[in-house]
Amino acid sequence: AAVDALGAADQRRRGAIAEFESLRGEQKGLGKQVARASGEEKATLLSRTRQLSAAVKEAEARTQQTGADYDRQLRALPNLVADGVPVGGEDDFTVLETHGTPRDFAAEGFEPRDHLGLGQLLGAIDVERGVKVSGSRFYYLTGQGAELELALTNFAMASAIRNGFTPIIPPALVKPEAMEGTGFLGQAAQDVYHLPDDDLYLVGTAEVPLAAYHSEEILDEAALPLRYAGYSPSYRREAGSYGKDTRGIFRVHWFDKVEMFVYCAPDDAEAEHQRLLGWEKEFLTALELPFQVLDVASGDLGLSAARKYDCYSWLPTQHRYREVTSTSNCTDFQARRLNIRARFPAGTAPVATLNGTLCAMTRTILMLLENHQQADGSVRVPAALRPYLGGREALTPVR
RNA sequence: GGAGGUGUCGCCUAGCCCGGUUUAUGGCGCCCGCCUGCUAAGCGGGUUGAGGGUUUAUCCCCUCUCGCGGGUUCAAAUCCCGCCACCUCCGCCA
Repeated sequence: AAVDALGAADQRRRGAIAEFESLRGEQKGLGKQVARASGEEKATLLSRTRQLSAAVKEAEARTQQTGADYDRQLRALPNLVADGVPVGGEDDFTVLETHGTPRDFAAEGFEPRDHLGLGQLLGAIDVERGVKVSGSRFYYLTGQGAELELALTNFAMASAIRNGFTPIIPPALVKPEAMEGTGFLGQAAQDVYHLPDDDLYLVGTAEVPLAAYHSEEILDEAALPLRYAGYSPSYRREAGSYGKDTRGIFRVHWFDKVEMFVYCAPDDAEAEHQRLLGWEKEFLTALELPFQVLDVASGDLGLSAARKYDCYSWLPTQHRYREVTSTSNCTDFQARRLNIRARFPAGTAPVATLNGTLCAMTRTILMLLENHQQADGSVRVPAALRPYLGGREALTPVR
């Protein structure tokens, strides 16, 4: 029904444009005659152009009205779900792959501590003072915790650069157009921080400034795919998640993240999505975390994604897999809204945009702590991360 | 935050005071051709971008486009208002 209404709105819009163009053409022609004419002839012409002017204004108003109408209806529609996506809600995902094996702590003879307990032992996470200073769902990373985030950041960025990404440090405050264009002011709007005095939004992910980076641009097809790795803070109000994941730093109002973002030809989007997933898997494997790959169900895709793969890592103290990364193929949904096109042989057309988490700091940190903990409360550093921690093989308790 | 200035088709630039033969001037660059042992120079032509129509190989037609958005007017690059960006100076500041 919405699509039919959209078609009708498009017809009205096109009709109004055609009428306006024809009237305007006539007016321009007469205008030239007026400029040349004089005396009585000029007076006659002027009276005609006066009438025409009113008609042109009316037609122009109708063009704007029908155009805005069409645009509003179009933007309310979510992206089309890709073929093969499992149908259903949040719990109807399909598990595509399982990598690694969760540790058997019982066999090792000790009860695993949760990430908050480990964080306190290591002097790495200070939630109490986070709450004191900023409120619930805020934290300080201290000492080895801060070092760990810096190491993860550098490791993630180095990996991305090696894979051909251009590193970017983008602004974390953006104008409404950037937020709207990426699809975050729709059903996700209640989860977004807004600064009313300046009409700026705090981004929930670097996806926003990275997508808006090329807004209103026409890209060179030969330059595609354009791959960017953005490092930025992410701010989320987490409205409607009261009482959910309240312990530790699993669900917080702010965290830092290295995000991959790609602009590519629409025909290449599906293959690129697999590549993004591949880099995510590679990263989690390098961190020696057991994880699963989920094909997210249609009802859980959000406004902009046509398909979404989540990676869920094993969280020992919860005895289940929890989300650590997510990659979405947004096809041309964001590109249309942000007016990002490329010159293709068949003409200029919107590109496809895709995004994928490379490393969300807080969740990665808590996964590392829980999965690599030792009986004495120390935490083994996976080999791939050691170069970024001065060669250290373990984080050790400070008390 | 305050005062002043600037914004023109890749780059530079004329036009704005005084609205209409402006289809936005000229130069540079770029493209095509001529000339020429080769190259350069010289000569001739082309060159804002976007959307749509028609063809779909080219061509052709229409609309929009002088930072953005309004307004005045029969008619706006040109007059008026608002906004944005940049520059200079002052203030403040990691």
